[in-house]
Amino acid sequence: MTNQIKSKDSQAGRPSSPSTTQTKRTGRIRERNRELILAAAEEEFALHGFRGTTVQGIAERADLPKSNVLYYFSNKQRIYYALFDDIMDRWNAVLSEIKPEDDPALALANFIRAKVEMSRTHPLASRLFAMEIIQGAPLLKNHLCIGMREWVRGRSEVIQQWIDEGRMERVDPVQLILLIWSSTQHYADFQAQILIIEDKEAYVQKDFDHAADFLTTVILRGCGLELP
Amino acid sequence: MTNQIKSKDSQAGRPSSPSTTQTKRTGRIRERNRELILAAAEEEFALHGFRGTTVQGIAERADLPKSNVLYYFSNKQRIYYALFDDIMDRWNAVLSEIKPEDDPALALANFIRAKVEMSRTHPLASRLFAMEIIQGAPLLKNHLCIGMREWVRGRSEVIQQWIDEGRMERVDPVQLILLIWSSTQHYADFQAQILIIEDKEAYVQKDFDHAADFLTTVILRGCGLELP
DNA sequence: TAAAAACTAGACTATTTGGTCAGGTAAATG
DNA sequence: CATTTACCTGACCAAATAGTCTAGTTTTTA
Repeated sequence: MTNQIKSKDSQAGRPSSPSTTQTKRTGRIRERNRELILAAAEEEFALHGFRGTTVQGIAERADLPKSNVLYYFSNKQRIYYALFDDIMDRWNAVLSEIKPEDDPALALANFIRAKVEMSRTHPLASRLFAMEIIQGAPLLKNHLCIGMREWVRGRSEVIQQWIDEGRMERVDPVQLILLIWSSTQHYADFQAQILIIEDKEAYVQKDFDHAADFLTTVILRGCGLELP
Repeated sequence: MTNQIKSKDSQAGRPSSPSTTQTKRTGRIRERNRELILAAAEEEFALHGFRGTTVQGIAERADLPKSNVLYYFSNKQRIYYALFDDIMDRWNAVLSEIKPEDDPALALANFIRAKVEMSRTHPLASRLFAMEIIQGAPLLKNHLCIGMREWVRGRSEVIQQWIDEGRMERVDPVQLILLIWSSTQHYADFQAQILIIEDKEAYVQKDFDHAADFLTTVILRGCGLELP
């Protein structure tokens, strides 16, 4: 229940790790099973939250005996943490830098597209993250969000600079980031609701394109911007 | 696990209800305890989801013995349903009508304000709702969302009419509703994250005003609208 | 190929879970 | 004031839970 998160029960967890990271032949089984378990866990946690998820449920979805799951991850929390490690890695990879000399319209448009794309490719991760935050981020408060504060500050400074240079309308940069955040994330998180509203069975690629187009248009125009 | 939802274990649940709704003196205790339990349950469910919440936990938060909780609500699902009954009632009360002859800018601004206000006054309800949807709305799919489909269709028809009359930019009305929805809801649902980003302990009234102002400005301008 | 390391998995345990029940007390009512 | 009705609650139960342990099987390595 503390703030340690890089515990990585992963690469070299239980077994007496032989010297360094030797992923030659050893650990192939390990790798495969870890993937299986994490994939199953992602679904279970996104479906039932941390407390509502059972190790048994994860095991069944991964088609492994429970004891085997607990052989790879010594307890439920470790699985949860490992998931967020992966998610944050992916996250950091996607959140590209923006620089003061960039074109504001292009930069924001790219950001919106990247986030919508993320909703498309990793909806479970998005929901998992959302659930954790809604529940007050009891497990990740320190670790996860402090990094995010820095991240938001960095971007909003750039945006503020654009504003000061008269390259876009005067809007609160932090609010703008939150707006992009929430509106893009929504397609993953509230999928169930959107599908029902639009009377569909599942999303198709076109839906995401349409959403990204809409958001880009409205938000850019809302900031007094236009795509070149 | 079916689609019944108006089960209302409430007003006259277990005890052989005497004739009609006689809330003279009888049922005062009942009323009070129901409120206690529902308030506690709202917090527990919003914190842990349906499966993660325990009746014991609700009981403790309500400061009642578990058996007493189960005296008023015969099981966990009933409590959950009762909560959503209340939420949907409130919801329906807030979602005011919009008419083709209204001013688009004013109507949308009012809508945004009403939704931000809802995030302020009923954050737990918002989170509860969000969790249910994220998890795929297993319990409410039919009931809750079909009504919502009608609601969205009604509004989007009006918006479309505004567009056809050239009173605002051509934007997808359904997407617009989703945008307003997500961006306003976000303040309640992701409170934990926002507070950390903004380095605050709690929201104050000004924060909501500021958010509402921002969203109104950007979204209206994004639709080519201006407040009169 | 033999010893060591990594993996598999059933049996087991202590605790927690949702929910019942029976025997009570307090409150309304005739 | 008596009796019916509403309310309260501890004791109880079967099922599920997180996690351990041990005994075995496969894989790697020397």
